[in-house]
Amino acid sequence: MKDGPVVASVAALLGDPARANMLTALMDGRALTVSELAEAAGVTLQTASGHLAKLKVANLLTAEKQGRHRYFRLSGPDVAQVLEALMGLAERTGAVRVRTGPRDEALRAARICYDHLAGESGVRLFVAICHHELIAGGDVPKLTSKGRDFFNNFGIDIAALEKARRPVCRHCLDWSERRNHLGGALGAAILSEISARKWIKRDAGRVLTFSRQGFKKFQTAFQLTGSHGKSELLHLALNRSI
Amino acid sequence: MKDGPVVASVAALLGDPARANMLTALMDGRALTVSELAEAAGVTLQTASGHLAKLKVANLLTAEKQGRHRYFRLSGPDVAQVLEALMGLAERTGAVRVRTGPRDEALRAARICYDHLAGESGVRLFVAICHHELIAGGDVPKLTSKGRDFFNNFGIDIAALEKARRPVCRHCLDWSERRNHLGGALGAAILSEISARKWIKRDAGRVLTFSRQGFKKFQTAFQLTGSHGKSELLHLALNRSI
DNA sequence: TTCATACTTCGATCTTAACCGAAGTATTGT
DNA sequence: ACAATACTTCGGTTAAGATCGAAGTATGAA
Repeated sequence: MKDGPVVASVAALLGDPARANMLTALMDGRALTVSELAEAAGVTLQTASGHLAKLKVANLLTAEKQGRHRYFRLSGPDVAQVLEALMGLAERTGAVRVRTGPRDEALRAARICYDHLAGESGVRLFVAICHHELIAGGDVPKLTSKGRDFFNNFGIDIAALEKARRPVCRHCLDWSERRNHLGGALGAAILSEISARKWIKRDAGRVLTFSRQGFKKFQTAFQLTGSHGKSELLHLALNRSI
Repeated sequence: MKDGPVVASVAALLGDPARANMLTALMDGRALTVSELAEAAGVTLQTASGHLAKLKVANLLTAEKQGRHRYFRLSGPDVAQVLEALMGLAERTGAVRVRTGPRDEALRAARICYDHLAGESGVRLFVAICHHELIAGGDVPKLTSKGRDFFNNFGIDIAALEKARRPVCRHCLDWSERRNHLGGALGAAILSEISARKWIKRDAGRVLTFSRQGFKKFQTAFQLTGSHGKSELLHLALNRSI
């Protein structure tokens, strides 16, 4: 029975309030700087730096340098899942929780995640895109030729995206839906395009709201199905979106 | 964003080596006394008593008195699942782990998880059960009428299970295989039945070993396929088992 | 009643690590 | 070159809590 200590070492990392705050701030899949995480955790820069170093050597976070910033993100969806599981357990066992104002509802429906669409709409968009084979599923999603045509036609310059360093397609674990939505350069371009068309606008904070007509056009353009049918679920599952 | 601290309070409880040892000792669903748990954790009785009190007020454990003993058990399968998830994370992120002695191999092949079968055999059992449509996949697995007949015939009183409060079927994420196996009352009943038939027996700790003939009978009874074929994988996917 | 077992509570010690100030490094901007 | 920003490292303080010895309570056995 030496797996006790193994559990303990990881759990202890999650067991500090400052680190837990940083990790939950990262749960939406964004990458954040040390300063932002220090802010989120309510500690000074030095303290945050120390915590992040620990999380890094424990492989719970990955870091990438960009200029004088250092961006941290969760090392994988499993980290987010463990955090969710802990939240669930905390809730069941009656650790206090304030929960679910109306603003929360809106956040759940559509919000900005880093720079792309997340929440229920984001997940449904991803499902539809997979379903119509605009991207090929798998570990690393990839644009199909059918998808390339579609998005070029939609007003997104795919060739330009592919020249940049940023990956065109990326999975991104959705915090509220617990499924993947689309990130990467394409995810960002889609949000940018539908914002330009005034289908959606940004509210206070991270909340996004569709206009009534905007949502209809969004549904039509990507042929969203009413709800999650069987084949969509299959695609989701195969795309490891749990 | 005040759910950070909530996560932290639970995680901190799991983050102490002594407590982690006690909890993992309880993972198979048994109830153990304070002395036994002190022994398992390698601490004195007083120390163990203090830890157990904390775990109790946090609702991670339940206690029942019996004479001059006090028995503790996990307050629910979700606690065990969080522990498994943490083990999985610890493994992926390379937390030291002396790794793969023969005992480890055995653990990977078949072990007890809370009170049902886990490890490779557990996953293969679940795959076969899904494949033969004994339970219907989806978010909450459900026994089919075909499955009801099958298990009644196998010697399990399904009607009795359904009268109890505990869910009959439950997914349970397998720590080593990272796929689902079957938990819930039915999972427990199956393990209990194949133990009674002496197909499998419990070794030290959580390791389970099939007898040579027992495994053959097990394979035949549930019609396990040799390895994970395509349609099994499909079923797995539909059951959201990654 | 008396003793033993199983456990809890109290009190003191001691280890760990979270925290921040101060100083140091690296990168960008002017 | 100089200043500003972003971050890391070092050192000392402090607070939390893990541990165990000793004493107290409850149950069972002789």
